[in-house]
Amino acid sequence: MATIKEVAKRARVSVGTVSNVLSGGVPVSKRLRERVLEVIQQLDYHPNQIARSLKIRQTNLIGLIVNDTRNPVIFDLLRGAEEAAWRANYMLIVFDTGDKTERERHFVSALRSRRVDGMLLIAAGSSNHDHIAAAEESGIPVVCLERELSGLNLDCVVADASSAARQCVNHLVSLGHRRIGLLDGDPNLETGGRHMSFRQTLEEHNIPYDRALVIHRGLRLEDGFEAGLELLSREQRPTAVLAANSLLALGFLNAMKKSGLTCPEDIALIAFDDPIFAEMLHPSLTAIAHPAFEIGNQGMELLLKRIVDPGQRRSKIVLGSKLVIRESSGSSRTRHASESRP
Amino acid sequence: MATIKEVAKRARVSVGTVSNVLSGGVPVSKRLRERVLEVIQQLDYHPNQIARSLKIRQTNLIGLIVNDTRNPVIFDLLRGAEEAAWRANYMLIVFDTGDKTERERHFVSALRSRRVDGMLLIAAGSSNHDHIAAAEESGIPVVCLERELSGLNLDCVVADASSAARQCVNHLVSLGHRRIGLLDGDPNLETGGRHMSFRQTLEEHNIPYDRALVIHRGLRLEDGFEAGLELLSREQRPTAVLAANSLLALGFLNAMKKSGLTCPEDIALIAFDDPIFAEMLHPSLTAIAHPAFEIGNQGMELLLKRIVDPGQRRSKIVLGSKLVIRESSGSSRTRHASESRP
DNA sequence: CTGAAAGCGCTTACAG
DNA sequence: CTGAAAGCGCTTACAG
Repeated sequence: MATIKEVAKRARVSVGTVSNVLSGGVPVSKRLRERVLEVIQQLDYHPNQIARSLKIRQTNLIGLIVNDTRNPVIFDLLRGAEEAAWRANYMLIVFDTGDKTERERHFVSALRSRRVDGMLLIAAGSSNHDHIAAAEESGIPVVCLERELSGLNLDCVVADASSAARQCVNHLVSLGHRRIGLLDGDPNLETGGRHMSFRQTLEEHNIPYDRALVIHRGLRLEDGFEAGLELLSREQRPTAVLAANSLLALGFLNAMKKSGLTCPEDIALIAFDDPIFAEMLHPSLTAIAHPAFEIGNQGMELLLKRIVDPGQRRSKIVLGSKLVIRESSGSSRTRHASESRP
Repeated sequence: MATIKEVAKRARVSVGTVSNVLSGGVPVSKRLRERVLEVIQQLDYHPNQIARSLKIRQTNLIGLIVNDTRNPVIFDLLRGAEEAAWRANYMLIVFDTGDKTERERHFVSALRSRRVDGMLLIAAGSSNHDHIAAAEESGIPVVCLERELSGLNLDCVVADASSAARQCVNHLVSLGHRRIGLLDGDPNLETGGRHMSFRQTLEEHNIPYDRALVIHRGLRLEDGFEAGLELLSREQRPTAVLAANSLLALGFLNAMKKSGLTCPEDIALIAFDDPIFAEMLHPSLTAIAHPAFEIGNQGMELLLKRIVDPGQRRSKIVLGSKLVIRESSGSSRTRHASESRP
């Protein structure tokens, strides 16, 4: 692989001059520039970005650490991040922690060794975020996506889970539901107050909050299935359920099927994100239109801004969500008998 | 950010010694080693991998270039690749070309500048792969995934599309279909002979191949929709359709809906991959279980092997696929009238 | 075992 | 404009 030295030799100029025609910072006479460019062509020279990074202390690399690529909306987020990165000439190193803190810790450390210019993070569910704090303090900017890390004061961009929860509860209550379940993720992670808002909105409707109808588990399909079976085994099972994401919703649907129940007749269902296939499910999924692309996109923008200006104030961007009503919430049907229970 | 020099100074040893305790290659006395390790702890020292890469000419970075992250199976593939990379201490730089050759060309070039140790590639649809050939010749190994690049003799791992096509056609013919459509991707890409096998299997059943029922377009949902409308407007429309992936299938389902047609009653449908939601669609999707995880996983293994031994023979790995029969192919229903046409 | 030194391929003041 | 040279932070023969 050709080096700048070889290019310089063949073009009969100094390496500095080659560097100057490449970077365009310092002007180079037309004659030399053309000579250099021609040699670069001939040699199919690709400047060694590693050497460059070492020198200028900048890698144009961003680490993107996500918690679960099984969740289809993650891809929208990735695409959003990539789009912003592309425009700024950055590249993405991507990881999936599978929500395991040890893996996250390992990746963050590896990313620090690689001197990425910044990190985008969907934190794994865990109460210990020392490694994130350490990374920040060492000078590498990190912006949190989807989940806010309590106590860390980082840039973050999240969806408005409070508003989302409120919209869901209002919708379900308006359909006559009073026993509403919630399948949520790790309670240690701030997700914009989904749980809190859920509870509060219920109480505004004078519906007592029933702790037994809330299950905090993972966010995978299997978690939805297991939590679903658990919820369905309650003596007073819910007549409607909110699932923190569509994967949980799919899992819950499986649990219902296994229990011989149908949706929405027996139990209505709403998910907190809206993947491409939601409309084609059976029943089609009432869902919150989750702004995953925007979260990735604005997260990256925010990160790039902080890289340029590390001193700027921390910001928290909250993106609106809106309810897309389809069949699974049963809105078009009359409520069935179980609704009229006390 | 601490450097090896600072660590050496504080531990009162040479930088070479620090390097030796880090790498473990050259033995270091227990006394010095412990002193060094302690300082590393204190300083929260993260060895600069950039400098290391420059010196040892190895980045432990792999470029993964995919054609469309909208396709949910891509994520399985990514996870497969990541799993193998993780075990070998490699990291992934990920790109989405959106099937645009200019983007692919740009990324390949950027990746060469970054001196990645190898590339995993789902090629964009295009007949010109000079940039890939150039990368290979310059000494960076690339293995092709999902699509074989004709004329390039690269390592590749693909699903057995021939067998898949054969299984689909056999299944549909056994249900009485004789007018079978195919929604495929770019014809310039070898996908293991899906199209060819489709045609051949039809002919084995003495069913004339009808060029008008085959549409080569992109692989996105929109492509499925548009190609679907086109197909449905044929004077003799098909009674069954094969879609090259589930995104196309979703698009086609949309086209059917828009045309007032239902699946499988009016037209049966099979997709060539099997995403997590296939079972929950309405109708549930008969599909080929596409080994995406394995393709990513074995692709990465193959790449790592070639990195270690650049001289080894090129291999082509073909992974089996098998048909998962659900509702959309209409297997459980009796065929309707249109079937009995000549 | 340990240290001093060269070198990986760039960029960037600094002289001219 | 152009070139010679120092230096980014490591690794690795080479002496001792």
